[in-house]
Amino acid sequence: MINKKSPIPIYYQLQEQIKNMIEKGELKPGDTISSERQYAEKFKISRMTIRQALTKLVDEGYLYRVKGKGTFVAERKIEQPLQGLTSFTEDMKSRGMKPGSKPLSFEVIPASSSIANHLAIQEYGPVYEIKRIRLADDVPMALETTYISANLIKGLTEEIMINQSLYEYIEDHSRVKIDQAEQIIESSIADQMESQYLKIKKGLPVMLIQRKSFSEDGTPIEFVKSVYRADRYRFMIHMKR
Amino acid sequence: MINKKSPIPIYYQLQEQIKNMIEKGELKPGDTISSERQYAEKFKISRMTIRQALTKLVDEGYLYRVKGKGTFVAERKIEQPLQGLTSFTEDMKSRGMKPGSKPLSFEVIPASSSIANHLAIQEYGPVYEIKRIRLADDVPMALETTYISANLIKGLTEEIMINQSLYEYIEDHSRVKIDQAEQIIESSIADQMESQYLKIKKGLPVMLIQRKSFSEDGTPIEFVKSVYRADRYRFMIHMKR
DNA sequence: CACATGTTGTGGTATAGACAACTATATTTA
DNA sequence: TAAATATAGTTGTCTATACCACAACATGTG
Repeated sequence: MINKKSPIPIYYQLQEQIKNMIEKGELKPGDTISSERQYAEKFKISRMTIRQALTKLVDEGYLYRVKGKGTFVAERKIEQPLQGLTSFTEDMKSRGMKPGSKPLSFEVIPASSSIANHLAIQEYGPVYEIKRIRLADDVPMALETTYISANLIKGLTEEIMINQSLYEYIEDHSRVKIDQAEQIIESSIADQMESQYLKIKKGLPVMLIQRKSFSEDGTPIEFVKSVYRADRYRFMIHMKR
Repeated sequence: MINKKSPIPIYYQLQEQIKNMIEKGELKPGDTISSERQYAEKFKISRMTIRQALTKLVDEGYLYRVKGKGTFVAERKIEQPLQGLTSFTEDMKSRGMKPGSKPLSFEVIPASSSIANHLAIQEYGPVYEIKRIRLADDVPMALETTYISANLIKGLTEEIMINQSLYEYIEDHSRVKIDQAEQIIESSIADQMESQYLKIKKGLPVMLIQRKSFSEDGTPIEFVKSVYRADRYRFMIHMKR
């Protein structure tokens, strides 16, 4: 279970093991975990080292301690990636609607100066340009255009876009983790093309949403422009802390 | 400096002292703080106890450590209250505009069922209803109506509203700390009254923003309905982690 | 029976010391 | 001079121990 000779710190090994058990559901919210002294005994490790592992998990919200009683598994964190800035898919699910996506185009194009600027890459550098219609219960909800640097995320294909969450693909196939995002929301009026795709009348108000997502080190990962029909969509945000 | 006989834990005393020095500016970003052994020597405290204090501050983002070099004061956390959900005043300042406010009405009224529901109070319970025009560079930007339970925050007057930030007043005059918020943003069309106050043509698109703010324990504190003119306002959000 | 009192087990705080890993600087060596 | 080596100082990890405060349960006492 614990390898004392490993270069990986003991407290870290234990910490990850417990975290995994929680995430796999082997430990459920409300469960009591072994006491610090029991862990120390079981693994022949000093209690202070055990505490180092547990303290980290308490700080991260996986566990909570009660003096005199024990240490317990906390309620699962509902914390979505990006606290409240959910993907379209998750967003629609949480509203009780069936999310869908209809691809319009998938290309690798040279970055315009604006796109290059947003993604912090060289002008004319290769970027994926992905256009999609987003559906909720099969009704068009938004027109979405995504830009991602092709040098950063390689091997993206149209099929992946259809079958998998883009965020998942990025986290699985590269070392980057999307960690923060900037959004700009504004009201506008549907133009010819937009009204056509969204099946609304030209001139009706739409919500224009621009999202830029960044990795932990501040590198821009994706730049998304969406046009939502304002008559059917409300943008909801929940922010904590 | 450190009182070993105090019932307040030593690590906590040190932790708060360093935090204060950072917040007062006595320690500036980039500064090296004393090494762990120096603190231990100075206060005649075990190094492990010093580490307990510093580790907490590192986790909270006040400090960062570099192995072999020392422990440093981190860049100030730009973290606004509610990470990116700033008040109108702060919002406008950050856009380089002069924020202003023109009071329209200030009353204590019985809560309608909708308001009572939002604030989790009894129907017909007393609530402040505060209507204001929000100005940016003296140009009307939004029409804002705020509801706050009069039982929760007492002694609010119209003058306070004009001269002071509402958030500041609440945090100074009660034990509640605004900790999270829910916002709903939608597009709509200006009605007669709205167009009049905002000095735009009736029928032009506006952004309707509802904000509900909560304290740490989940009690709703305020409920705000704002109507922003869409031609001059863009809603920006920055979310971390 | 009801109440006080121990006893045991839990997390919370604190100590003193050890060695590892890393950085920077000074010193020695080729 | 340039490169290797030692040295001192830093944070990182870990141990073994001690005592405190709190919770739960058993036990004794009135």
